[in-house]
Amino acid sequence: MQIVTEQRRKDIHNSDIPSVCAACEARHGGVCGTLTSDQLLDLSRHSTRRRVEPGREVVGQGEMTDSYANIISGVVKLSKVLSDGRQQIVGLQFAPDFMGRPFTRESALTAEAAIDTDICSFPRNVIERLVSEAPGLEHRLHEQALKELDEARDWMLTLGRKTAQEKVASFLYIIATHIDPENGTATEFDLPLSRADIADYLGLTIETVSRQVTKLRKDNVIRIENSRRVTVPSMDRLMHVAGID
Amino acid sequence: MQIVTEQRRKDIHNSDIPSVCAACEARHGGVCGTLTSDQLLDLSRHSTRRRVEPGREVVGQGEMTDSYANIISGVVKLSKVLSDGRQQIVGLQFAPDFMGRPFTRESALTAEAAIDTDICSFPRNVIERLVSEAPGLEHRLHEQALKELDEARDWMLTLGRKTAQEKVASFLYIIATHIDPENGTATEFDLPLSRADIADYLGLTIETVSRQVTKLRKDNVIRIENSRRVTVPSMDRLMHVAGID
DNA sequence: GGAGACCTTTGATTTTGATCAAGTTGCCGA
DNA sequence: TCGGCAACTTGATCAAAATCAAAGGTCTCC
Repeated sequence: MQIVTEQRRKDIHNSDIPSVCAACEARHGGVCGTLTSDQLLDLSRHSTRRRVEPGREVVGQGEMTDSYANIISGVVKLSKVLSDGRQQIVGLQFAPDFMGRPFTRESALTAEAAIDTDICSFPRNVIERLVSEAPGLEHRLHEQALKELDEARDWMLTLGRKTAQEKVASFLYIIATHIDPENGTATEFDLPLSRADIADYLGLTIETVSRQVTKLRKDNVIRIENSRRVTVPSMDRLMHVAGID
Repeated sequence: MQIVTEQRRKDIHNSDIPSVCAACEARHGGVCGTLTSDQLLDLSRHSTRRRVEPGREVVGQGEMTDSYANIISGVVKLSKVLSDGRQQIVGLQFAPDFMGRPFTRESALTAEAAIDTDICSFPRNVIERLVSEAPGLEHRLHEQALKELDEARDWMLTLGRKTAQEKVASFLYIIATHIDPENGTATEFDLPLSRADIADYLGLTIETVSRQVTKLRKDNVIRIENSRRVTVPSMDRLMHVAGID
């Protein structure tokens, strides 16, 4: 997290296109980029920032409708469950994504932090007021929705048509490309999900995930220490195993 | 398809909130609902209507960026393929949905008609001009994107966590609820997809789909004649088999 | 009405991943 | 440093769905 001095914050508010949210004190691509200085100030008066611990629910089923949030750091899992407990993670949100369900009062999603996560959240009505004032904001939200739609459809191909091996490799590739977007694709990183979470994301069991990770390690596609830290010697190789052209 | 007389069309253009597209001569919830009379007229001057036969591509990979379209009648499959040919249908669009990839120049999707389908399409630049003029239009497109996102995530749960039996039942339920939205859930309908298409939608093989359909028939969950026509005696029963609460 | 193509169903067998069941490892607090 | 616990790994077995193979149906076009 980057520290923003008082002077810096003033500079930001004086610039034409502020890209730093005064409330979060963080530069991010969330919702703030399209607002004017005055609107940003308005927003920051209503926003609250907090840290969410792993496994803690950010917003529950049907409840996400209450607030919108920028993810400042960390990873959030979006998941759905069947009545008998079977669970599927339907999306991962990384900083600096925006989270929320604009214009939808109902959502069968649960959002919980996968690792320690800082979020900056706003009440729904404030966002909706800003949307009606600033046409650029709806455009921004719309683009985020389309991005998530693309990602969801890509993942459907993975869930429906890839083998366990390809699924695990695809997962590692997703993490490598999203865990630190500022610095491009990472070749060494900590997995933000447990084996159980990975299984729920891939539509597999814990045991199968573990076996496939072991196989990738034995085939020298990845290196591993302490089960969370992963190194990818050749991203091309990983992509090939993942079935990505 | 409903015939619109000259008088009727005038009435439509004189009403405050026209809901019938003059170009398509059809009442639908596509893109037209939020436009003023003048804008509708503008749009209709640039739109072309055509019939697409089953298997015919509506817009190819990376090409959907060229045009937007309302589906007047029929069903369109959106699919993705892996380099070795494995295919996954990532979405179905029913009339009166809107199709297109607003603000995205690239899309790895293929859209093709599943059955005879009438579409009314517009060039991208006309839509973009209208979006900048009519703020309500972007809101409409945004909502459509969110609806598709919800559907995609629901389907991810089906792909990742349901059994073959539940998948097939879920598919039948989707068709029953979408094939004729004007009249609510249908209890008797023609499947718009071949067994091969259903398999690609469910992440299964043709043979597994066929066996599960047979099983549903033997269990009296559905009745079938000529392999396309399906009757559902009890929608509750079907939903239960599909794992929908 | 019949030949051929294509779609669908059914059957036998194989394979992948799930399930059941121990072990390891690593981490945290006493 | 030592338990104790949770997360992870590994092995043996099982089951669901894939694959391989062969018939039926249905439709179109002669």
